[in-house]
Amino acid sequence: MRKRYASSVDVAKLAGVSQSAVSRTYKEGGSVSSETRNRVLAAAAELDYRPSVIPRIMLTHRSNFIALVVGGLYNPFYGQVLEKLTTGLELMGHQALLVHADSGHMLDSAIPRLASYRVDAIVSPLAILSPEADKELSRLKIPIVSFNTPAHGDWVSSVCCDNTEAAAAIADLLVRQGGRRFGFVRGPAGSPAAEDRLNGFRQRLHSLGFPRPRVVSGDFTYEGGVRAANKLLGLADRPDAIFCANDLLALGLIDCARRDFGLRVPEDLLVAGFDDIPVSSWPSHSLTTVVQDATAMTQAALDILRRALADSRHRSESVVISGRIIERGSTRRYPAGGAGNVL
Amino acid sequence: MRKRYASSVDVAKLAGVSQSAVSRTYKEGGSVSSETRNRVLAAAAELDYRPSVIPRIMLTHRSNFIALVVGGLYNPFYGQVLEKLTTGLELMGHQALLVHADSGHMLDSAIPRLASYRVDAIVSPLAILSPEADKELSRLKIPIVSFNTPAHGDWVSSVCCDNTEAAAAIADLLVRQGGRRFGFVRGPAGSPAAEDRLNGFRQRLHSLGFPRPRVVSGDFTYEGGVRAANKLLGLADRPDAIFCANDLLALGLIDCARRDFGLRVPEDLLVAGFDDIPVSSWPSHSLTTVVQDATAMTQAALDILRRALADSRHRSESVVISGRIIERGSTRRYPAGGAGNVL
DNA sequence: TTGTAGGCGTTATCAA
DNA sequence: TTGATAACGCCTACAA
Repeated sequence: MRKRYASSVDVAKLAGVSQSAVSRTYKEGGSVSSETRNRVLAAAAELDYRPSVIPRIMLTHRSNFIALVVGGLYNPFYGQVLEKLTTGLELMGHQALLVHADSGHMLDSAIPRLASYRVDAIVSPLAILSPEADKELSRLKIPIVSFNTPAHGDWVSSVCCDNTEAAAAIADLLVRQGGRRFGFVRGPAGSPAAEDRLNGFRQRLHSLGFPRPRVVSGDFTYEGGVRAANKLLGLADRPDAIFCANDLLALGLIDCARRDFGLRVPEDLLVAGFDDIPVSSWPSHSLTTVVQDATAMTQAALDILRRALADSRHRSESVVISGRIIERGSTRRYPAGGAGNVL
Repeated sequence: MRKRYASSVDVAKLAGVSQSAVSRTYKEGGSVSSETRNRVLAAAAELDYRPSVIPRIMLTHRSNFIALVVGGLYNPFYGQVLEKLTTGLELMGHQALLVHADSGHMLDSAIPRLASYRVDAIVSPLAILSPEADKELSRLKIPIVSFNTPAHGDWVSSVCCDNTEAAAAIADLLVRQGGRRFGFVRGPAGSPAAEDRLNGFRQRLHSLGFPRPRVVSGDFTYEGGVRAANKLLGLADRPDAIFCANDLLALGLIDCARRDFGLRVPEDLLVAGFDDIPVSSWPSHSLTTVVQDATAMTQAALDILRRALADSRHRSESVVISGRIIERGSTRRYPAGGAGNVL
């Protein structure tokens, strides 16, 4: 075993004062003579003393721990969100506990642990929380903020991109650029965000008088996009415009279309994604996509948290952040202002 | 304020037993009659009780918290490492505290916080820890494991890729493929890993009789690669083979070379990187690179941690994991087995 | 301004 | 098998 962290008693002993004198020295506006204060600080420096927050957790029933439940960090979008959340929490005086769970099963095993650390709240920047997992988490009776999963019950708040609306706008764009046979690549089962994107896409196409898009299953990975391409592009009446539930899928699909089917994007195939991860803007893919404003979404999550922790009567809330379409080469079939708008 | 988490006293009261009976119920092999146990469990279920680990931290002077100091999660390599570390720690019975710090300054402000949470150890999967930051951290007198930063003092252990050796092998490869005028794109200042890569590269070229490579500054980002390309490729005697301190740099450099200089890779320019992030394997870039075995590196870090926490006399250790070169299109100027080997 | 005393939720020890 | 009690490190009265 290691040497222990120094305690306030150790410092008091060395400084020749009482333990409460040490405590007061570290308390904002505590009444200590500068004489005492100096002796305490000198002793503290010698022992490398830092007050522990652990006893305060017991006294106040507030840990200031916020659990961040993550999984699928292979998606750069979530890396970015995780980083912003962590710094935001630090500024609010909270400490992030990182918990990994990319399946409901792993989450089950994590819940007792979260409870045993007395976390104040849970934030899940992942759009994969199942209703079952939400329900399990709700048993802790602490605020939960979920990304892209509809709010559900008193404890689960949500921050969503306006998935349906953005997907409809993508449908408009693909039609405007000459798409006629549509395809959609799903997200993982149980991702409400991905399903909303499908619904918005499908409905808008329907109201524009187009047949239903051909839908294939996927996950949220590059490899899933490759598999989807192999399914969709070998068809006799293959789609000429495909919307993917996220960028990684779209990038995989583009690469497969080019390499294995000899298709040109956008000339032979229009492709759009969702997230706007960094690679999407690179010239190699130049992917049209929906920007999920990570800054706005994390800020919204932090604001909800602040309110929920300040007020015990707080009820769950739903915040919707609108997405913004970035039109890039993967759907720019006609030169700017060209035939695309005429049709 | 929220309703408090239920305590063992609450459960005891409801079950009509003593608090110690509750405690024993949750202790492996605690002596409780099944009668008592059942009543305790029933009461606990009703109150959603979970034993708190907080008091135990005070009693044992062990928090089981491990701080993960991260920054630059824009690099997918670290997302992957972070995920592996978190799950590994969970399996070892530890809980990850996530701390953000992409500069030494931010780290300074984080250190008191780490101490106040009584973390058992610190792992930094980032290769950017400065010697100063290391020193500050060492004042906590707890084990520190750093990635790609040489071990330094009694408390800081390190897990390194064999940067020098791998860089030398890259030099060999570039020479074999016909490179004659060499360039290197640096990492951020204060990254020992990046400097080692430069040194290995430079030394091998020297011993092969080539002139010194032209070195330009960079960071670890795609945009840095673009800037580096603009500096290197406009030169009269521009390099025909460039090694970049990481993959993101190399990818940015390739894109800029193609788009802004009309160069073909590998015909006009050989490029290699370091990390093997997912994009590097995509056909759009097909980047030759050094695989840092993330699994082996995180496992090594966890093993060091295990030893350090088990034995107070543990001294810092350095583990070197060899990198593996993956040869891809960006350096494959000649068909397999072709002229490249002949020179 | 100072020090003493009680309490937070748990585990370990000891007596019953 | 049980329950009472001390201890962990800190904060907050309260008394000196």
